[in-house]
Order: sequence, then C-alpha cells, then structure tokens
Amino acid sequence: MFVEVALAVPLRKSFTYQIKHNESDSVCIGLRVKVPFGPQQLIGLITKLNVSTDLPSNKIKFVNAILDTEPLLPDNLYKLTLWASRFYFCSQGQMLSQALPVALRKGADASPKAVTLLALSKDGKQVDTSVLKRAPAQKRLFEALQQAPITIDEFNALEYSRAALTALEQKRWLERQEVPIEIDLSWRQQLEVTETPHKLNKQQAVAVSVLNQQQGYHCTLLEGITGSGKTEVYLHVIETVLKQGKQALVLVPEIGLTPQTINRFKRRFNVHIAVIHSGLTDNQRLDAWRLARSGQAAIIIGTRSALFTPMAYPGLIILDEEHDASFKQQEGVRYHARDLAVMRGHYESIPIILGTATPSLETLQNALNGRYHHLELGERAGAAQKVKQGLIDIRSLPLKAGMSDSLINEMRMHLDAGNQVLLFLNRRGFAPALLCHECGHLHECDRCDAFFTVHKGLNEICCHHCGNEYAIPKQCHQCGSTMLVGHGLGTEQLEQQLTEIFPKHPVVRIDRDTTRRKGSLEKQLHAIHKGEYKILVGTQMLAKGHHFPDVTLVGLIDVDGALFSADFRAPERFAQLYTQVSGRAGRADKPGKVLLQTHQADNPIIRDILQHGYHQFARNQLTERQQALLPPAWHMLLIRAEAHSAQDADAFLSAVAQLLPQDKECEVIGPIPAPLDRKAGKYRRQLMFQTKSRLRLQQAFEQALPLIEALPEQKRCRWSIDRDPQDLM
DNA sequence: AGCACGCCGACT
DNA sequence: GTCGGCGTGCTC
Repeated sequence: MFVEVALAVPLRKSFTYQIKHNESDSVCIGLRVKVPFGPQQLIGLITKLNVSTDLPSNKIKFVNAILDTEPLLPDNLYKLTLWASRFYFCSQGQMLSQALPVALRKGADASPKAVTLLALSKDGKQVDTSVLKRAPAQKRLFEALQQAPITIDEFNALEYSRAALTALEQKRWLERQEVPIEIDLSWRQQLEVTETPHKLNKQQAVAVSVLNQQQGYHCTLLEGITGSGKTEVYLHVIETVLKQGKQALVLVPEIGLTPQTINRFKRRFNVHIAVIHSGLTDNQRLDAWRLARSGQAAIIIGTRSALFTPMAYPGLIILDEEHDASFKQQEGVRYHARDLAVMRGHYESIPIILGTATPSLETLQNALNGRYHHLELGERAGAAQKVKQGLIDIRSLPLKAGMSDSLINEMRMHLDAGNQVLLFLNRRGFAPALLCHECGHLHECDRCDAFFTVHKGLNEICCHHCGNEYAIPKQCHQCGSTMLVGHGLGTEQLEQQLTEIFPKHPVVRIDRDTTRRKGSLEKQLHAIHKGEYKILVGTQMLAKGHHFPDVTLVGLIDVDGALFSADFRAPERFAQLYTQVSGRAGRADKPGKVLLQTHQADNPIIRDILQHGYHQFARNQLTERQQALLPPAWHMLLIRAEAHSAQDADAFLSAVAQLLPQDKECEVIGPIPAPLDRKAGKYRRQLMFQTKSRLRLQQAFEQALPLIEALPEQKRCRWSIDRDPQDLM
C-alpha cells in the first residue's frame, strides 16, 4: 500500500511512500507520518491512499512512523488548505506548513491525554521553608509549590531554575505526577458576562440585530468610520455566538494585537481567550492551538496565521481592519488571510464580518455588487466633531525641515493651547541620500539600485532594501571632497530640527529605528498618553491603530512621494492612510485639524479625497480600475524572477510569456524590470498575467504551470508566484 | 527549505 | 596544509 505525503518543502508536489503491511489498517487521510527525505527525517500529512504507483519501486521508501490516530485537522479546515493550495498554485505541503504550528511539524502530540504536574511530596509537605534560606532559588520554587502544584509548562514559562528543580527532586520533597487533562467547556453551558455592555447608538443597534440574525455563511462588510464603535458591535455579536456555545475567531493586523485590544475582550467575557501572535514560542503556539481545537478557548484572537486555527465549535469569524496589508503574506506562499477567511466561512457555514473605516476596493466591490452584505456606521460614537482639513501648497514656499511657515504657526497655536501635535513622514533615517556638495555624487548601494539613507545617530549609511551598512564616509567616493551633506528629509532630521524650533515642547520619534527593542513601542506610547511628549514624529507605525486623544493637529509633511509611486494601489493606500491619520485628530471636546503639504495641490486624487472623503473616493477609484482593467475588476497574477544576470531572469519570463494565452480576456505584460531593478546583488524582473475572470486565470495558469516548471531557463533563476499581489515591488 | 558535495581564499 | 565561505543539485 502507498500513501502520498504532503511535506513542508518548497516544492510543488507531494511524495509517495510505502506502508508496512501490518500498519495499512491504521492509516487514513489527514494523519501525520514521519518519513525519510533525503538525508533527513520529516513529518508530513497523508493526502492520498493508493494501491499502486507509477514510480520505480527502488525510489520508494517506507513510512517510519504514524503519529496520529485521527486526522490532525477538522475536515473543513483540511478542505480549506486543499482549496488554498490550488488557488495559490502551491503544493498542499507548502500550504500546510503555513497552517500548522511548528511544534506539530516536529512531532508534538496534538491532543495529549495527560500533563506532568510538579507537586510537593509527603516529605516535602512536612518541611519548613526556613531550612532553604541558604538556597533562594529552591526556596522560591518550593514556596510556589506550597501554594499550588504547577505544570511543567508553567515551570518553563515562569523561569524557575532547573537546578533548583533537580535539587528538590533529589531531596525527595518534590514529585512529578501524571494528571489526566480535563477539557473545561463550562462556558458553553453558562456564559459569564463580566461587564455591562455599552449602550448602542441607533446604527450600532441596527448592525447588531442584522448580524445576530445571520445563520450559516454570510459575509458582511462593516464600514464604520474611526470612532464609530465597531468593536462594541463585535462584542455584542460575539456574545450572541458564545451564548449558543460556539467559538469566535478574531483576526487583527500585526500592529493591532495590543494588550488593550485583548483586555477589551477579557473585561467583557469570563472565558478562556487564546491569543496567537508572532512573539509566541513554538510550545505556546501549540498550546493555543490545542485550546482552540478542543473548544476550551471560546475566543481566539490572532494575526494572519491564526486564520488556520481549528475550532471544535466554529461560530463566527471577525476580521478587523480588513484593508490592512499585513493580512497578505509577503513571502513563501503569498496567501491573503482576508480572502481565505471568507472561504473558511463558506466551508464552516458560519458568518464572517469584515470591519474597517476604509474598505479595500476588493471588498467594497463585493459589497456593492451584493456578494457581501453592507452595513455602515457613520456617526462617531461620542459627540466628537468632524475634523477640519487643510491643504498647504508648498510650491516655491520657503521650508524649514520640510515644513512651511503656516504649518509651523499652526503647530505653535495647538502646542500653546496645551495640545499634542502629530507629524507624519513616511521616511525614516536622517536623510534619504548622501550628496557630495562639490561634485554632486549621490552615494549608491553597491548591491541595490537605490541610494543609501543617512542615519546620523548611528553614524551610518544604510541601504533600506538589503540591510547593507557602512560608517558615514569622510570623503566623497567619487571626488574625495569632504563636503558631504544629507540630501532630503527623514524622521530623524525632522525630530532634531523640531527640538530646535520648539525647545519647550518635548519631541518623540516613533519609527522602526526607535522601536526596535522589544517593548519600547509600548513604553513610548505610554509616555505619549501621559503627556510627556507634545510633538509626535513618525512613519506609518504612528498612523495605524493607535489613538491619541490629546492630539488636535495632524500634519502630513510630504505626500508627493506616496502619489508618484508606480503601483496602481498607491492612491488607494494613500487615501486609507490619510483617512486613518485624520481619525487620530481631536475628540469630543477638542476639534481636530489635519494639514497636508504637497507640491501638487491640483492633483485630482488629493482633491477627490479632501472634497469627498474616502467613501466617495473609493467608489470613484473603483470605476477607474474597471476602465483600466485592473484589480479588482480584472484578476492579476505576478511572476517574479531574480538572477545574478538580468538576461537569465528575462529569458525565463519570456519563455513563460509564450506559454500563457493572450486574447481579449487574457493579457500578458512583461517581462519588465521590477520597481527596484537590482536588490541585494540580484537582478529582478516580473511578468504580469491578467484575466477578466477568476476562472480563466485558474484554468490558464493551471495548464501552463507544469510547462513552466519544465522550462530549462527555470534553473538559472529563483522565481515565485504571487496571486492577487498587494504591491508590485 | 535543509542538507551534502564541491571548489577557492585567509588562517594556525 | 585546512577551515569555512556559499553556489549547485537533490529530495518519493
């Protein structure tokens, strides 16, 4: 008997193994097996059972061990990964390597029946702690055990000394007990709501009642402006679901998973909440996965990959900040958690809510054409006033650190009134280029097609694309002159100059450089909330998800770069960002103001956003995309290739282009150089494949893929497939 | 992805 | 002389 096994290797295929006769009764699809693979042992999932195979028998090895007695994933989730692997043109093994916690791919027990408990022995209970006064580590552990026994996992998490454990065991004061695991599902019988729900305004109440009535699959776009109380709607709907004994899965963007978010849910419901984020260790992740699969965790909150968390009693999926780009995986299998979440809703027959103030055009199109339900929250929940907005045409105006006089004056007014000011500049570092004042030479990264960014604080020049870094040169590389100056403006310089312009108002900078250390972002945000800083300077990080109630003025220093980008999504992204930052300004008793500096005051996109707001802008953009045959009207697949020589990448993509159909409903563009032509010493090219219908893209590419993989040119470059690319970089 | 094999530069 | 750099090729 033969089995096909999906392995977590980046190969678009599965592998066939033989099963020993005595084991052939204990295999079925979905079990994990340990198999020899080249010189290593890997763990994979059985995806097919066969009685014969075309492969020569000398190639086939035996399965070493069967690890499970029942399928690892619930049927619906298994089907989802199967569907996703077809949709994203990867092997099921590649998809499963995204979907399964690492610990399970290393052979951990999926549903352990017992747990090891550390407890005091009979002897230990007689002992007085004073005998341990010269062994503080032992004493600490001993006293903890006097309170209550702890599991071995807790022991590891709480950072007790291993030496102390061994010492206490040798004294026979401590013993290990095997305790069967009990699955506590009491929340399904009796739900404890530990906080009085907030009173809903009319629109919220309507939304909640519509959502509460949904049975089976429904996808709803909840379009609610910043401060309109989306979270309160979520909490009401979750309560309904929990009362039916079903679980809720909440997906949030990477930046949105803060203690505040989690506490909001913890305050309301006295249930177990599994939190899944990138900071977890493999075992913590497995723990959360088990709690969700057994049904003990009533609520699961997590980022992108949490989408694949199994649930014993699935009831609802909520995906917050639906438009956020962090839901799209940007390496390996480039899946979109939003699109897969909708598909999961289908398979599980449960409702899914997509919430945002600024819907992506993809979702908006689905809502407008009736595929999704559409609910709008247009009122701010409190009595907050509408934000005032202004445009500063900086053409030929004198600028101080990129700021016009009118911006500086406005800042002064807000600061003097005791308020905070937020300045947004999407460029970190001191200056985006190093210029020789004598010969005009701009210092360029030797591995990329990009300029070095100057970081004064680090005394370095860095390439933001490949991480290449050097000490700031004393002399020009071209002419030897010592007159080197930073060219252009970055957040570091802005911060420095603001300290000089406003010496009395403390400045804080929030970007990847100042928040690199773990916990430092939280620390800085806390200081801002306490009012320790009056001027906030930052990149994207500052714009997303954080609320600053005392900020009354938001300034966008330079938005021209965002609009000049080659990417067709640039206007959409900019409008989302602008709307999100605007939402940060002002509150009930303090009106907010947003100022936008630009050299293109007549730019129709800027005009459109300012005059009509995101709501109308997005609808106009949708029409433009339809006319330009761009997503979401048409469907797009991007093939990227990189190689040591540009010709190798070009040759491969040209050959691919020959294998793809071209007609009225199928377009092939390229190969063209990627926006960053050369990165980390490699030349990058891309080929775009666009079709009118999704089915056509699926069929045409499924047909071409085996031929592409057989191309001889394929060997001379690294290439990848990106379906529904989020950016064309 | 990992891992082995293989071929050229700076070290004891 | 060798340790180790990473290019190349293979995995049922």
